[in-house]
Amino acid sequence: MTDNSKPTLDDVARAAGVSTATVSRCLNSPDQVIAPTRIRVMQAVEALGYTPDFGGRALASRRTNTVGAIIPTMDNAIFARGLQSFQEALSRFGKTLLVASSNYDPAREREQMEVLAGRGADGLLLIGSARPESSTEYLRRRGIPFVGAWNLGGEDGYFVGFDNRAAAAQLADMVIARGHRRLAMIAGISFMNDRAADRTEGVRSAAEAAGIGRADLPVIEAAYTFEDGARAMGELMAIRPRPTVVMCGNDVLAVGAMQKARELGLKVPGDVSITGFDDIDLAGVVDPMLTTVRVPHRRMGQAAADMLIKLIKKEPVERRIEIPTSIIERGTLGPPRADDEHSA
Amino acid sequence: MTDNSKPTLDDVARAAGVSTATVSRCLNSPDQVIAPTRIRVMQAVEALGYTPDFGGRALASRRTNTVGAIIPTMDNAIFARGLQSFQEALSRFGKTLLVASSNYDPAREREQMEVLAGRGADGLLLIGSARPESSTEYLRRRGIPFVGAWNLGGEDGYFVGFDNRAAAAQLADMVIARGHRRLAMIAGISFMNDRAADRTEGVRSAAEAAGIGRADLPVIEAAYTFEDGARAMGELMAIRPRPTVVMCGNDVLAVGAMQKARELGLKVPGDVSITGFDDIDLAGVVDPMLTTVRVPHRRMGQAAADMLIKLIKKEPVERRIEIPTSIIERGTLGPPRADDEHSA
DNA sequence: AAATCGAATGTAAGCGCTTACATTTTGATG
DNA sequence: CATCAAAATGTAAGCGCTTACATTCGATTT
Repeated sequence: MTDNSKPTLDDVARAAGVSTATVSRCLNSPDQVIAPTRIRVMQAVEALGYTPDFGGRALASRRTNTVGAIIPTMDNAIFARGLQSFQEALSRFGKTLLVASSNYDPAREREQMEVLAGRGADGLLLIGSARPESSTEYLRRRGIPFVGAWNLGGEDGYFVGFDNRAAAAQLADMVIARGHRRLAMIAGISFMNDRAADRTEGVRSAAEAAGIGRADLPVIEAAYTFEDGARAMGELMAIRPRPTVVMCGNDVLAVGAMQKARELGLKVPGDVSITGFDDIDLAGVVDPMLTTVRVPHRRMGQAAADMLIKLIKKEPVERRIEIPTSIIERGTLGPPRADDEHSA
Repeated sequence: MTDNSKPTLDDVARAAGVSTATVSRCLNSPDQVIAPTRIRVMQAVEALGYTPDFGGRALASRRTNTVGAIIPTMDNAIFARGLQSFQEALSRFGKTLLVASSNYDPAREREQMEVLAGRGADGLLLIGSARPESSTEYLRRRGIPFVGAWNLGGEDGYFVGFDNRAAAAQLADMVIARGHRRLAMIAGISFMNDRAADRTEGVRSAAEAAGIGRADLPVIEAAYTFEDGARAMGELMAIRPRPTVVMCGNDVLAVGAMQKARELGLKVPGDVSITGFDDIDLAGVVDPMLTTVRVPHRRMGQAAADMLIKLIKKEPVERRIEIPTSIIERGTLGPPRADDEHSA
């Protein structure tokens, strides 16, 4: 009852009066064992509270049925959501997911790669494609397949994601079509974050195409928190002439900006319009509701799992799957104020 | 360069011209190895892209430096936050955290216990104390220490948390002091969730103490989503006479309720007051800001890590650490409407 | 009843690593 | 320079498991 140490296969075998091989078979391919024996073994397992040791199993079988994911942060609802479906899809294939976070730091991402590799991950889910060559080289050397998600990557590698640049540009086009000429942007930190960089680029290119000068598109980078969004908004609203719309790198920043606008006594969208990106739950909760870009996280997680599984099985896969995004028009985007419109 | 399979200790040893023992020592206690040798070994490690195999290591050393956490869901910001600091605190002790989720299902929680035990977790963080005896018995049998967080548990076991009941009661007292007599509650699903149950109980007892009848405290249980909160709010607002305040089991439900109120054309707190619980970021973002109970997640995560580490080291520990909560008064709680007040 | 064969079970060799113990090397000392 | 303890390194025995191969056992066929 209170043996201090955990039972092993041997203990079970002894208790059931069979060999360890038979116990192992009961656990892994029960139909190879005749019923009476199997029952005896299972009772022993139950009685001893035996759980197979993963390490031993992995070592002997050279399989782990584990895949890893390294995400920048757990703090962002969008990753949580996508990961959830990734996880669900994986478990349908009997795979376990190990999650690690990099905190947007490439060195830490690399560390986590090693940890997950050491734990026997058969494949890895990574976010985006901005990372040192040495990191991907490491994975390749160890023969660990990986897929990038949340964007579409470069020439090589496997990706399930969407075109951040195009989606941002499309939203910017709509903003401009509403009559805005003095835009501003609160972007995510672009260092080693291709999603943030692409979104900024998208807005910039749309602005440029519309003949809007660099000076009429101030961009401030901010960490993905309400506070930083609010702070950036403060700076932007101090600019004269004031931007008529603030496009944000994601919804969290946008909500921070809305908060700041309220604080400053600016009506949204009356005095200033705001847009987000991601369409997390939050976007539907604020008042007015946020105009944003919807990213189908669940579908992305699912597709990423399928792709990774195929890669692990060495089945043929297409190199990149593009998930379509859509613009969700809600309350925070309006036309510029009449006096603003003509002062442009 | 492109050997198909991952390098082992043996490969490194051969490459460096030393024994496996020396390589192992280089990795685990470098100061036992003289500098020139160590450098040679490290170069080989680097050149081969070697990462130690966790399974082998765990097997041989009978240590994993891993602790596990089983949380109900990753989808709730509050757990994410607490876990983050738990993780940080652990890594200061060189421990790795493995996270699993139970989806509020005791059977699944038990499964995950076995998975984590199989992976060699030295200790476990669990949420709350409501679970079948057989689950805790399993852990005890295997000698895996565990601490419950987010509440204070029963007679035995180790806990780091707060008194959900008392905190809820305190908030209810304040609500009643403001003049409300017709309360309502949107509670979390109480099945196998002591936090939800305790919060409901707290409100009930405060109401009872104030002489408020059961009929003047309708309670609807709802899953922790905006939608379910909104749905419950819809039902509560159909009651006549209408409750003047809706106390919610957490902030997510409260925000859902606020959304619904807006939809119904009810002013908060003018027509109906709303309170939350947890004080997640969201609470400061809605308009008006949410009156809620602040739970110091970070401190709790930290304290839980300390306790678990001590338990693992078999150092003496106090059985329960209570983390104080506080009430955050913001905009969603006002007095009842004048006409309501006198109709009670 | 002997021969045959497939199903059930057992035997034992590792999987990659750590570590107690044995051996060699080093450098200080007489 | 021989001596010897301490430091550095090597040897080899497992850790708990899977699995190829060997063995045993019954049932079926002749």
